Amino acid sequence: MAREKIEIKRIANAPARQVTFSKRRRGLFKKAQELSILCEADVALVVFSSTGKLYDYSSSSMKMILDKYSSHPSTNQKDGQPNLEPETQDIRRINQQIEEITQTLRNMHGEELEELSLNELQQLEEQLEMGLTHVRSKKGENIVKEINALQQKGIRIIEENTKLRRELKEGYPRHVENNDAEESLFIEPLENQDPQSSESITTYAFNFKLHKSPRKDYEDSDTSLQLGLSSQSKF
Amino acid sequence: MAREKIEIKRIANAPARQVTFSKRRRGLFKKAQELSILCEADVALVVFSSTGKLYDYSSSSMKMILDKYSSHPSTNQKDGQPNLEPETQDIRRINQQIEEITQTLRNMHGEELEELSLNELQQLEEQLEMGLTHVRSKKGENIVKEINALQQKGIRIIEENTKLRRELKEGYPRHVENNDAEESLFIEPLENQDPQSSESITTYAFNFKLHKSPRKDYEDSDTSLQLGLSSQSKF
DNA sequence: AACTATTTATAACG
DNA sequence: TCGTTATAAATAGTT
Repeated sequence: MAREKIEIKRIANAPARQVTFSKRRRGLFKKAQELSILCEADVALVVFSSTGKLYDYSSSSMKMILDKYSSHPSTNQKDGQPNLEPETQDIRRINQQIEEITQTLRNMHGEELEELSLNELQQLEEQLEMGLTHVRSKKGENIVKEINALQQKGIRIIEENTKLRRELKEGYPRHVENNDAEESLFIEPLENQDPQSSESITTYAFNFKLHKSPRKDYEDSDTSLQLGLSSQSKF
Repeated sequence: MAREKIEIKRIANAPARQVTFSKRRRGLFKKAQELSILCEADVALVVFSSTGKLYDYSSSSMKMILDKYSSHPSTNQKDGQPNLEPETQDIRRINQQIEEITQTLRNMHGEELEELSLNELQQLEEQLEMGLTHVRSKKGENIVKEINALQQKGIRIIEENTKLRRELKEGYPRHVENNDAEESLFIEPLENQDPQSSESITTYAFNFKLHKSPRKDYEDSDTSLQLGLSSQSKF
């Protein structure tokens, strides 16, 4: 009801969805209150946002209304059904939801596409492209972060090495030689990498290794340099 | 909101109050449903008319939402609620499943990627790429099929036109001239189009038009040639 | 969060 | 209750 008519279906864009949720939620609660006042109705309204946040309104006491609801004759049974417990209906509906959503997921994995029309395939393709763009963008950001973190770590351990070497030299001046460890851990700065063009980063990032000089590590160092990228997949 | 602005207070006139109740109730339920669909919110709405009649709506299952409501931290009942029936547990677990799968779906749409690790993003990207490859492949197949079907249709109507023209000529030989309709509906054969490289087909396929010669159609032909591509989206 | 062009909801009436 | 219509309200897109 505004600049443009919209179709009533899930709003794909998350921030836009959040904005619409706020606006329409306010509208809905206002209407609920008006109905209860104008017509002396008892109204209970419960809304959970997709993030799980709870919003509720009741014209009198929520508990009172909900008790009245659950003890209302028509909620107790659909008269004709002897064996269908109230939960059976719920479970059936929920199963259907799972079925639908699973089907969508399969389609996005490129499976079971036979049922889809050409237009549906076209829309699916566009969704996948958009998702891919976002994922690559986010991956690019994270790669930059991860590399920067590794750089910091490298710098810290070099400083520590230098310090240890100095202490060692002071303690046992005869046994210590000069060496060239400093340059081996430096990495090119990557601060302003463009996340959109991160596809080319991929291979680089996952083959990424620090080329340490083959000198023996100081095993008792209290700074442990973890190579490779952190966190395991949940998929 | 209408012919005249009204004050939000109990409508004194009983029949008028009943009418308003009906109208506004419908509006409220519609808005509740729209909110749930547009914003993926869980909505439960219970209304008792002043005469005690019950009206209710819930976006999923009323029991589910009300359970979720009464177990929500902010509704804080003192007692630890030992009333968790076994089926409530089931429903809760299923809800969690739906939540997880929905989250995956959102991620595939490129939303809410903040939580994902670099490895997860990488896997997501690969899944999307694979899905996209399959979808494009299937789309390519379908486009070829659709075009072939259109070709057949075109050939059929040309044959019919030829036949009609011949009949017309025999019936009214003086009014019929030669014309060149035959070549106007032919399309290049596309049988062996490579589905993998179908991206480039997209634009072509959706701009696809038969370039009919601007001659007046025979309106009473019993073969109707439908131009454009069939099927509406369900998305 | 404010603005505004539109769409929707609806109060009064038939 | 149902349909119509003039007007109030809600709101989608934009800044």
